Amino acid sequence: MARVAPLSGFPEWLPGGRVVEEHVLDVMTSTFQLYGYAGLQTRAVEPVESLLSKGETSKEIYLLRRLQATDDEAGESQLGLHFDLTVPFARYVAENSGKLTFPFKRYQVQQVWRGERPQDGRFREFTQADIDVVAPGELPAHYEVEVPVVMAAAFERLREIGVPPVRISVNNRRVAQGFYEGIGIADVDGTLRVIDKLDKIGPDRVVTALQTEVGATEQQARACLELASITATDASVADQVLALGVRNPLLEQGLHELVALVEGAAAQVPGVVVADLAIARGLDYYTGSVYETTLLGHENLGSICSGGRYDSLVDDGTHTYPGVGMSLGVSRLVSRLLRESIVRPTRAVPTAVLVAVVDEDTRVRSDDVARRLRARGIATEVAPVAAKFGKQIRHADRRDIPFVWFPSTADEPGDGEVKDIRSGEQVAADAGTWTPPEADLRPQVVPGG
RNA sequence: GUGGGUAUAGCUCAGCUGGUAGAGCGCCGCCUUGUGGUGGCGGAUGUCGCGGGUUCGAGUCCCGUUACUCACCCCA
Repeated sequence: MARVAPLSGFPEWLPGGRVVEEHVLDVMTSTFQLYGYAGLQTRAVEPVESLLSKGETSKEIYLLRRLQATDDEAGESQLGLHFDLTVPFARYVAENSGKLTFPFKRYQVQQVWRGERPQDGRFREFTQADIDVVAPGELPAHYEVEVPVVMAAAFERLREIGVPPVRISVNNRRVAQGFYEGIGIADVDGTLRVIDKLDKIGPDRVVTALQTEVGATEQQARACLELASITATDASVADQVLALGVRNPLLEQGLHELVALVEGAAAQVPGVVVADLAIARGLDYYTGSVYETTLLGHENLGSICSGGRYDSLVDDGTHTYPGVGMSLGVSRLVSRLLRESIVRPTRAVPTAVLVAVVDEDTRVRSDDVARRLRARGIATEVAPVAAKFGKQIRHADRRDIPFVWFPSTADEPGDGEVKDIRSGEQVAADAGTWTPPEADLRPQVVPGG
């Protein structure tokens, strides 16, 4: 018996897991559409130069190579699988800028690949659900509010199936950069990298690391720490920062944007968006707002939905296009939902009705009942073998199929009887009119337990 | 890429200081001759991850290897 091992980092769900994933995807895409985002897909590959162009990407890229490749192809540009949906989108916008209308809002749900070491909730192949808004020249600031609001709205809908609430932590690159410059620290990126570890290594080691790795004085290090410890859900975030006594034009612009963000979000989705000046992840390539999302009670999962603003997301040669976006790690979220049974599907198969077969000679009667149910949108399958009815019922029970239909025999009138195998209730029914309750029509996703 | 842990039935795991493999769940059959779930009785299943070594004898000890997994790095 050959043993097939799973490939680490390449998740594959069982049918019931896929029901959950499909539900999440449906909630996300329908929410995106409600806010006017257009659906888009891009190819799986980009030239490696293109993947490497945005920022000094340290992402592990999977390269694409033909098995029969010859040496003459060595000069051709190497293709790599995309590691997010933002870079391909930027390339797509540059390529189609003449045919698109702006501001352009799009959602994109696709697999992405990263050659990193897999772990719980971290994969090498996973699905992202991404939204972005881009515009040439200037991007109105309110889109920096809209993007996290859209995501928050989608998460709100997921609460119905038992997904815990989320917190979207936000910060602004200009605040950190302006502050650091204001106190005389030159290595902004290095400082951010250290600050990002605050919750992991603690304040003391952060102060030490800032001195050894960034060359900050102890006083500068302590100031950075004070900045990073600020959180707020309203305009008081600006007061707290200014109370530290640092003044810098970039800092003030960033604070202005940050206040607009938390106040704007609070008005639309109260209690979700929190300014947290310790959020540093991603700040090295974003230029304005940054977002990070944690599932409450599952902080160890890391951020399930992140993003931010780029000033020059796209450059088509004549214009630069600032953009802002966020990406949900669908696989990360779904893996946690399944692993901890936070949600469960009511069944793993679409089937609402199993039509029993009396014997193989009369299977056509069962097929006929099934056909008439399907014609009215009721997912129906016919029993695989004409086993004893007890076995056929068990077949349905094992699959959580709620109804079994017993067809009438040739000398009986009508279509037979349909039994709700949960209650045992069985009634005569007409395949042309009988309909299961709405909740039984298709698999549902419900809180687990 | 760096460091730790684990690897036994379909699943979860037990197997003490070496003596030729077990439980629970699940699965199959019967009790139940055409309507399941509970109950009773019975049954099948493993190259003990792979390779080598020590030994009369290795699931058990040693070495190697692969896979999985956790942490770091980084991130959805």
